[in-house]
Amino acid sequence: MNVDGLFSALADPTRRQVVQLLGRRPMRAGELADAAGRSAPAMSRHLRVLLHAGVVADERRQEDARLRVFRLRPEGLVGLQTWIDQLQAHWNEQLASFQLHVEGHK
Amino acid sequence: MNVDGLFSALADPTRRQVVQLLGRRPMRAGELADAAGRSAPAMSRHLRVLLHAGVVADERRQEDARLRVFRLRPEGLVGLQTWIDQLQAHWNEQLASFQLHVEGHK
DNA sequence: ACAGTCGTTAACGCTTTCATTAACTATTGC
DNA sequence: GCAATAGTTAATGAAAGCGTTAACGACTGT
Repeated sequence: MNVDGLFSALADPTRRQVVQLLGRRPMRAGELADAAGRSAPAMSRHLRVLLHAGVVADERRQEDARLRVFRLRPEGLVGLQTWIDQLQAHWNEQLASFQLHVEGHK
Repeated sequence: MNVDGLFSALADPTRRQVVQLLGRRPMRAGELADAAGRSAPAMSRHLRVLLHAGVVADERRQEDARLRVFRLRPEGLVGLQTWIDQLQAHWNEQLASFQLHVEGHK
């Protein structure tokens, strides 16, 4: 997923809570709705956003196909980490050139 | 700054662009407006959000107090990294307990 | 077949967010 | 003092986001 969808998805507090809950263990849609104190329709749309952002994955349970189990998809978060790392890299360059600037003036 | 303000601030593409631009070198408000292709008032409000989120810092130039120079404030991003790291930690616990589960069944 | 459960989709309203234009403050140079 | 420049604030409008209730589709157990 692109970085924009990733940041937008994680901008919502409820969705971040869902991500953290799923970091502990996979959960059903209804469980997540209860845990986050949101209605089922609201949670359904949050989960769709997280799915589309690549942060979570879903799976129907074979013993009861009504149940939809969601789990965290850590690969979906690499885009976030990459964004931070790139920024850090440029920041380090900036620091290095400033050091050179100081060196040249002493 | 709290995590919510941080994620909200970075949810906007223009603001992320500003952060990346400032990762390379400090810039004036007007420069940022031009570089991002936004009007001065729009950029002014974006910069206020980033300031309040702790991601950037500002400084008036002493030779011309009209000019406001913004620079990146890398400490403001640790909250983001911390959030990811905590999630990663819990994810690892989840993996570990799953390993134990498998061990117990073989 | 039918009632109950799980979850999604539709329709609606409210609130927030973002951009624009116009007006204003502060500072500089002549 | 006056015109020009840098930037912010105010007012307005359009679009997106989120929540709710109601209706719907899919599956299960009896």
